[in-house]
Amino acid sequence: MATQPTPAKARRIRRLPSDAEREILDAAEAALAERPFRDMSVDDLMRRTGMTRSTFYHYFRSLDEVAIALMRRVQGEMMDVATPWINAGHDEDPVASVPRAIRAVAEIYARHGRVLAAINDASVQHEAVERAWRDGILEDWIRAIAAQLRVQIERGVTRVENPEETARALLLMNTSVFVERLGKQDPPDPPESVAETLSQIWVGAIYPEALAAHRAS
Amino acid sequence: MATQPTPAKARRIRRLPSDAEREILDAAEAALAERPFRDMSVDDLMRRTGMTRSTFYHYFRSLDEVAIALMRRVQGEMMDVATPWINAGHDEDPVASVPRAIRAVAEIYARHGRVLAAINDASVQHEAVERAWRDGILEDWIRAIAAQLRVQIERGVTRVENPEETARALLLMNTSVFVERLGKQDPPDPPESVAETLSQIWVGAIYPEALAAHRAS
DNA sequence: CGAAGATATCGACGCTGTGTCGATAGCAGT
DNA sequence: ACTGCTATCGACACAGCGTCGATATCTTCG
Repeated sequence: MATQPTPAKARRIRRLPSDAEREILDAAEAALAERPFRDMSVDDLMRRTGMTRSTFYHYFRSLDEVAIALMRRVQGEMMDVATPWINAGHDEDPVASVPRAIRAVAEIYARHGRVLAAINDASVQHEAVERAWRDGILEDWIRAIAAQLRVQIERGVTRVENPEETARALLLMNTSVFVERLGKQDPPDPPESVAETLSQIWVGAIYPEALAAHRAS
Repeated sequence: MATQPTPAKARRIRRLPSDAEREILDAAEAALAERPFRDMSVDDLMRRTGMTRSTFYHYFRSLDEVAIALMRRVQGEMMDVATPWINAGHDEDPVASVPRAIRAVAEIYARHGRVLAAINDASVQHEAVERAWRDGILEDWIRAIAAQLRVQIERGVTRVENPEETARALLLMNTSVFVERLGKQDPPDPPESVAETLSQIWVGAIYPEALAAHRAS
């Protein structure tokens, strides 16, 4: 029964100093490359770093926060490659720039596929991640794309109805398809072919005449 | 320390006889109407039925199976309403039947939204559910729709390239949007407006000329 | 009608994973 | 050398899962 009041001989060894937070995030990426998010535990994660489980809680409140941190780590990169289309000037051919942006995003998924799939999973399993994704990132994208659509409507380049909802639907399509074909699947599809299919759907929805013309040729 | 070898006075009361399995599934539906799948526990679920937690395991191996059972319960209904388009005969206008099928499915999501969202969540959290959804139901749909697309290509009604991948992308779009707008959101969007947006995208991807003509008017 | 078997239900156990807490080792500044 | 500061640790309490053996009730059949 007697719990030793204080284990008098507890030999604690301090780890070499280093940026532990970053180390944990890296370990998380490594872990997610091997197994899906649902199979990752704090214990599992920390064993990779050589630190103990409790140390984890010094840096993160829970696995949610790790997922959110990873999310932000990739998010910037995504926006960057897509802005060429989002900010397309008057001189740019809007029909051609859609496939280019989609291809660029597909490339990123092809490289970070597992992590991005994991983030997606995490957003289902933890409310905090879900909010960060939906209300943070996703809504930003929708706004940006809807805005660009409205500009193009003004200019008579397209006649999409309901830019907001169209943008949302197309974006959700992209992430679902990317996660499925470039994140969870082994081996993943070639990103160009995935991008090609998605591009046709975007073009069909936004510039139907262009898609009709393209297919007629 | 001594665990009483057998609690001599354990008064066990048998529940009134009834179809327990169905009762559990109903309780699950009820629970999911209130909170997302991730917050449902066996304990929580069984307390609603008046039975104890261990009884659950007499009927199901885990919560996965409950999710799969619920999935099958709704799946039939979905296929039914969509077959009019999938089996569209020569006489039917293919362009008009797409929106009709989508509207019908949207109605189902509007009614069973919470449960369908829960199934979606479960498929992320449990491998078994994921397989049942992806390899079972989703692939069936893709095959059915791709087949119909191929028939229409033969007949020269459409020129879609890569029917399989197009079908997959459009389907994933629909489920994502339905889950988001009719399942998780409170209050949900009006199903007709969600269906309208999705329909335009489908038509744009499959019959771009029709969408162009529609918008020109 | 009463014994024998089947089965639905139960309480208790052991396990895994989470998050918290108080203790402390080693560093940084004085 | 003294005094914090903080990163790290081991131990704990708790929640949820899945299993097991016991048993109350129902069914069947002699």
